[in-house]
Amino acid sequence: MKIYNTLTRQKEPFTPAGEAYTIYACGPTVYNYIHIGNARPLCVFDTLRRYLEWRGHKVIFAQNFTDVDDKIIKKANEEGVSSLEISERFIAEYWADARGMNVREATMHPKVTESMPEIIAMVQQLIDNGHAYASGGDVYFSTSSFAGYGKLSHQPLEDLQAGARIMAGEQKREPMDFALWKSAKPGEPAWESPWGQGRPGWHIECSAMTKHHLGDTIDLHCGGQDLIFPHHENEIAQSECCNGVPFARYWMHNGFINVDNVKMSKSLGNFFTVREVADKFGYEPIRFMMIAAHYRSPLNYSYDVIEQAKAALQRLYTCRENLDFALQNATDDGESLDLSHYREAFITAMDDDLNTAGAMGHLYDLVRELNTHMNSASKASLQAAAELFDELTGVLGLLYNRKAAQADDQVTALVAEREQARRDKNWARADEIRAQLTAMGVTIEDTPQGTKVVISD
RNA sequence: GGCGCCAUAGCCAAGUGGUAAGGCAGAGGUCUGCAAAACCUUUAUUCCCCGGUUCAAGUCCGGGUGGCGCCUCCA
Repeated sequence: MKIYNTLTRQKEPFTPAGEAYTIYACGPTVYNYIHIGNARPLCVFDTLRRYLEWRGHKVIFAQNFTDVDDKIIKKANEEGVSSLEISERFIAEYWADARGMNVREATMHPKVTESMPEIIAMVQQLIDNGHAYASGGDVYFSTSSFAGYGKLSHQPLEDLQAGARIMAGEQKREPMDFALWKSAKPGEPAWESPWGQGRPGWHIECSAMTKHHLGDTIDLHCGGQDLIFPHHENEIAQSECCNGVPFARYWMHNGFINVDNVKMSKSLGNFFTVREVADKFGYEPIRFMMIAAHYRSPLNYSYDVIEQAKAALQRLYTCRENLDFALQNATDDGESLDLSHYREAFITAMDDDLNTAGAMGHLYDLVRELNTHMNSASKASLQAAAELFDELTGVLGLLYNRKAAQADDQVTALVAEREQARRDKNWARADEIRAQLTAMGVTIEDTPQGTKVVISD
């Protein structure tokens, strides 16, 4: 497949250097529920991973939890609890949301608190080879020591410097230098280091975890566009100065979620957590929304968009249900369907920089063809269709809430009684039973092939 | 100021220079006791505007207009 590489600003063939794709995604800082902006990279890169694996590749996927951070400390102080309690709470909440959106667990989820030896070793290495300096209990990276600084954001160091300044309490030499290690302040979690008690700066954790878990050069590093500078730029600087080899071969960055065409942010108050959206609309429409547009485009969140996602999803569910229903009556001598071109088209779209929106278009083309031939196709064709349908929706991570519930005796009896009432043209009784079943969460549809029963919870 | 992105129907959205996918919503029809679902037809002579290149441009080039992002914590 081809992906758009932020480093080169063009689409490039995406191949692994070794046997498996090594991928690192920047994970959340766990100080609160994740918001729908966080959900986008989760869904997008989970889809990338599913796709690569579906195509037969091995993928080693690492995603960190930032569990040492100013915002966590602030929250902990507000609540009068430990930072650890905050981070553990919101890691648990993260899992609830991730599961809800059908985002698979990564191969590993390293945490900062569990990576201190690697982080300290890396900082020490950078000091030893002249790219970092200790200063008053802090350690800073010297940006001017790295000629490649700015290559990801495509900005020369001088231009980046425009807005930079040295904040009070910082001990750095140059405005663009950034902290690798911060000396401990009272009331903050701290770890022992060669430079005294302290904690890591934000950027070093990703470099250290990547090196430790995936190696010196990884295939792909991904995250949101706002991480390009300074976070990813700094990761490159740290890792390449430490390891002496390129850090990541490819970089992918997803676009933002906007609200009223403006980037979602806390300061503007146009902020939605995954949890609150899921409570209103369910988790699955969120995932659908995330992959219904190309991952690099901005995506405007609104009531209409999420409602449309729900309705679009329903078409997929109905098709899949009808497939199961049709299979009950299908015979061997029905029409045979050739569906291979849908798979090919789907792959072509996904191969083109993860064009999930285009791929979805082909999925819906498949839906139309299946709907058209639902009652005339052979059993073998329908079985193959169901398999293909499940494969493609599975790659996109959709339709995971589908439950093939079986009708219990009570439902079966009611359906049978209603059938008899219909034969007797006792419409009042038939409708009464249908209402009763609806109240039980059982949907009844009369078709020429019999009564279709759908059980939801 | 530096570096970028975006503009396709009422809404969402794809689109490799070759004659506008798909979804949602709407209208008409078929089927149907009703309902639901599905199917068929229909909804952009046109892709923000103006030039240019080309046999051919939504797609390439130039210039506008409008919107947004990064350069400071941020997915």
